[in-house]
Amino acid sequence: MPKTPRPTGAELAILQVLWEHGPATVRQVHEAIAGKAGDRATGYTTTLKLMQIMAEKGIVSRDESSRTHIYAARLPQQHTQKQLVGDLILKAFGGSAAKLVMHALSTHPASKEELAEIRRLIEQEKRK
Amino acid sequence: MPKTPRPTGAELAILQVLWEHGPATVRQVHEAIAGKAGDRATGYTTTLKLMQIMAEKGIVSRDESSRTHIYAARLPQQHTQKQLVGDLILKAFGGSAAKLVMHALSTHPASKEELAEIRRLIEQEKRK
DNA sequence: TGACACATACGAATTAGTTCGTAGATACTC
DNA sequence: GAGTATCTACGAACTAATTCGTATGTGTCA
Repeated sequence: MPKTPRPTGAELAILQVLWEHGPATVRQVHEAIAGKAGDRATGYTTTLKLMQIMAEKGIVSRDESSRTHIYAARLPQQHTQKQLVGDLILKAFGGSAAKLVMHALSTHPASKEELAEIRRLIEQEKRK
Repeated sequence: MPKTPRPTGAELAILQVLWEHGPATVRQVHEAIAGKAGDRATGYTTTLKLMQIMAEKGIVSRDESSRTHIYAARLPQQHTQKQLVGDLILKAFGGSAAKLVMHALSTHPASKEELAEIRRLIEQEKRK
């Protein structure tokens, strides 16, 4: 029961671009996605439609002052990530964050700096 | 592009029961899900249909030797979890496992033992 | 001005996931 | 044996997400 809307897969791809690049046009987003798409690319109007729907839902805002509209993410990245992680922990890990963490670390390498930061977080948690 | 099928939300709920309890009947699974369902419960035939579909897809196996069929998970839990985590890291964290880990740990408490285990894993990773 | 590029809008097809009703078979009970 | 409970099978409705075609308007430029 999402209080805040869960972005769908395609929406998330768009949000990622907006989070990273900041406000952007449909074309910019479309190119960015097409660029890194492992899957086959989709048409321009698909991206457009998606972003229109997201604007309706309030997931993104839209500046219509110039002919080419400019979209910006309205869902804070951190908050959304937190939700998605929480959902996954619940739905696939029976509530155990630790299991998820281990899977994550053992399959996706992290830099030394990141590891150090995680360690710091752990020490802090442990102290509770 | 899932080499191995990604279970959907409802399928995951069923798999969780099978992973935890081992092979079970539709009724057992249905009760288990209804028991913990935060959302409203669904009908028995819904669970049945879902499990039939999962059998078709090969996600679960089905023993039909007695009248009430017995289903068992065919997707290994670990493997599925790994996939889902990987997907999420890619789709929502731009590939950074570390960020996901931090979100997970900061919102879902882990026991001291688990934290220790994670720390051990980190030390091991660091050594690479 | 005419041709072309590029923008939005919008209807609609397609696909996937979920839900349930109903029917028919089998077992259980009095 | 009649009635009731429980099972599977299956069709179909409903919803949500995704995709795209087409219409239409606006700017550009030779």
